[in-house]
Amino acid sequence: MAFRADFPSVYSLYKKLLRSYGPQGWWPIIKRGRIFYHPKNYECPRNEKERFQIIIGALLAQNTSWKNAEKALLSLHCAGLLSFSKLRNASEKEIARLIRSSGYYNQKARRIKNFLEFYPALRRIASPEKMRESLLSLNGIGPETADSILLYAFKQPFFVVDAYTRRFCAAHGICHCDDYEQCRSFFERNLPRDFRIYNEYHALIVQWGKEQNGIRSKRK
DNA sequence: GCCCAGGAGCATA
DNA sequence: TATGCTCATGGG
Repeated sequence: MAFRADFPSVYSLYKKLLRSYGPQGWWPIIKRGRIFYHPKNYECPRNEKERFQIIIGALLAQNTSWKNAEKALLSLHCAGLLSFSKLRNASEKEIARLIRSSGYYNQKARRIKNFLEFYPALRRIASPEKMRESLLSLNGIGPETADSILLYAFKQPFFVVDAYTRRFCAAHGICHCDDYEQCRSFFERNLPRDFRIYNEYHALIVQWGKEQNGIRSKRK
């Protein structure tokens, strides 16, 4: 284990972030038409409906701010389409119209429809690794989206690497993460194998990244 | 008006 | 293997 010696530093960075930002309550869930965060509660999703929301949210959040993705998710919810059966019966055109605020709406609507076609078969896969392979084989699902789904919707310990994670690594000099899998494996080898920690750590890195954005825009 | 935001797929070299 | 282009809205 080449990086074993770094265990305290990666984990202590996590604890430091947690102390300064507090639990993030990620991934948020829609209830009664409102978005709810649930700090310190890692039980979500509690049911298939909440799980489904998280998956669609992960697809909508691709290359856009969470705020825009959230608007799109709420608009699907308000149209009564935020469930597998309702969305399965909706047309691609209708979905595209509703998710407009998340950007790339035609592409995302196509990807959602494609995903829904394979979802029942995907649910039958017992092994998390096999499920990851299947997710990655679907059009429009790359490593970050696959790991977000596995971690936040299925509570499986897969560390999510995104643009903020890469910046976080560079800023703290903790690893060279040009390659997605290398970076993921670095975090996974240097943290206790607990989906709650992966969940919170990623959310905290995002919070850190947003704060950095604020600092950068103030400098301009 | 410009730039960037929590990606992914495809073509091309 | 890696680099560039495309998809597109919304907010600062």
